[in-house]
Amino acid sequence: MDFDARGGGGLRQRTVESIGYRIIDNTYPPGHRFASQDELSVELGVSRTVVREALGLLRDKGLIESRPKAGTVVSDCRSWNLLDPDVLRWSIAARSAMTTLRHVAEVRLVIEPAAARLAARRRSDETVAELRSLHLAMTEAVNDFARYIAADLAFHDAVFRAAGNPVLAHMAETIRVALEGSRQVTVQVPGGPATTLDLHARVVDAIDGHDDDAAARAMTELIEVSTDDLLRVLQSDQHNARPARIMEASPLA
Amino acid sequence: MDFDARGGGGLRQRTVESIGYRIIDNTYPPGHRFASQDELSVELGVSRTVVREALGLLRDKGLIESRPKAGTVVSDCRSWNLLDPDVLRWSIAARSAMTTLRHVAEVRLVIEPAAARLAARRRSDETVAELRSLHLAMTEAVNDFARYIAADLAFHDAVFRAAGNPVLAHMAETIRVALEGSRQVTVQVPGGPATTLDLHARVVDAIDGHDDDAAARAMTELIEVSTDDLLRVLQSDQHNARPARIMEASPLA
DNA sequence: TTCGCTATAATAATAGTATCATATTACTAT
DNA sequence: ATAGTAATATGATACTATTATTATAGCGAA
Repeated sequence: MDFDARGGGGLRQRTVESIGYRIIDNTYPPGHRFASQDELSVELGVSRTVVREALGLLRDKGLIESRPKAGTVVSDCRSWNLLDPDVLRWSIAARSAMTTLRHVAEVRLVIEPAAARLAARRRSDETVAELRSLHLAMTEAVNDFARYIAADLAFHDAVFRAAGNPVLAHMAETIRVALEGSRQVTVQVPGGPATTLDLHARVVDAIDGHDDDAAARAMTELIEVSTDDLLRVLQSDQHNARPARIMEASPLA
Repeated sequence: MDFDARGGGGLRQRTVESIGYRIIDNTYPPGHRFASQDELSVELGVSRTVVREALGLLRDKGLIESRPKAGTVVSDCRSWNLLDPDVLRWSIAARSAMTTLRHVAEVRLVIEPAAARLAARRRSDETVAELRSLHLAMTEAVNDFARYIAADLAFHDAVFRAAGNPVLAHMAETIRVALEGSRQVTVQVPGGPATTLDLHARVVDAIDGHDDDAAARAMTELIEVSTDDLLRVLQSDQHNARPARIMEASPLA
């Protein structure tokens, strides 16, 4: 409900989307030199100002570099800002969802148990109450996939906030973006919800009881289980090869 | 060598810097409504084009929202993109370096040992050779603070790359930005280098020997030691209260 | 008559376009 | 090597289109 709005979502945004995706896509590989802003503007059918601003955004994301006379070239992928929400989203859409999700899962397995551990150490009545109510919401939404997913994301987000570290919390935000990019797959997990519900409960109980080791263990199990489910679905559906098409063929005439 | 160039570093960049910093600074608190782009342009003494592009960048960083007629307002800090390099740098400069660094240290203590563990599991001759040469570089630069810091950063970066997970590697990038923001303090650590050198060696040896637990343990110790040093220096120097001034009083007349 | 609601018009700001001037820099010829 | 030149980004200015808020007029019911 945020990026399918793109299409009427501002000309500049659409231009950024169009060019940025094609860079991650490797349609424009590192080293590729774009036509001049003037030529690009007629090519894309938008004003030069829009091109200028779009390129400015892309440069800020580390995807391109531009100097007078030399023009605008695609940067080496080492300088791409992979934590930028747009870049991350494009990466997931362009590459095989499988490998990206495996990487994300690996990172989750590192930082989410740590967040649970910190949350248990810094336990407060408010956060425990919030977690319990979110768990209740998940229980009630067990038959409504969309609502269940939303409640699930909210739960994990709450754990991160409970950890009381803003830097960590924003890494959570990054992970949320990554997972949202694959939610169309996630919802298909067969008996997922029922099995993970009590694992969530164990996390809350451990946090409530100040038991940081137990909280970390429960969260580890939770992520292992849901990751297994997710990868199994991906494997069986052979979704691996097809990069999800997140935009119409050519958003700009 | 990248952001002290700001000053002649492009008018747009300076404008972004000026406004963005003041938002993080709370000079323009969330909800604050800016003057119109026209007024801003005369106020800052730059063209409307520059203002437009600067606001575009800031919106992409989640700092502001702008709609026709409604004008441009500062977003709630929950939607700020804290992982954006600029935003992160401003945060460190604006708030007490102490608390931000404590948060960063907490995160490092979570993900760096995990990275070392993965690197040990996925050990390859090339990465071990690279780590050894970087450790040698640190040893040789032990008397040249600047070079030592650079080699140190390169070492940690190499560990992340050796972990073979691009998402994790870019979280490292974020941490690098955070640490660079405080390097003017870091270099003052008294006997730092000598004490941490052999800890670095232990990390390399553990990775070389495929011992993931040992690698994680060594990295944990390493970060604990350097964090302690850092915080001790901060405390003794009473640097806490002064937010580092990273730009001249008013970069735009 | 007065209160309150709705629809419409006025308004003010961003979004987008077009064009011109300037500064920077890579290439080239000397 | 060095200076000149052409290509290109960068900055400035004026103008048009779109859109969202706000005010106002009109109308209906108490």
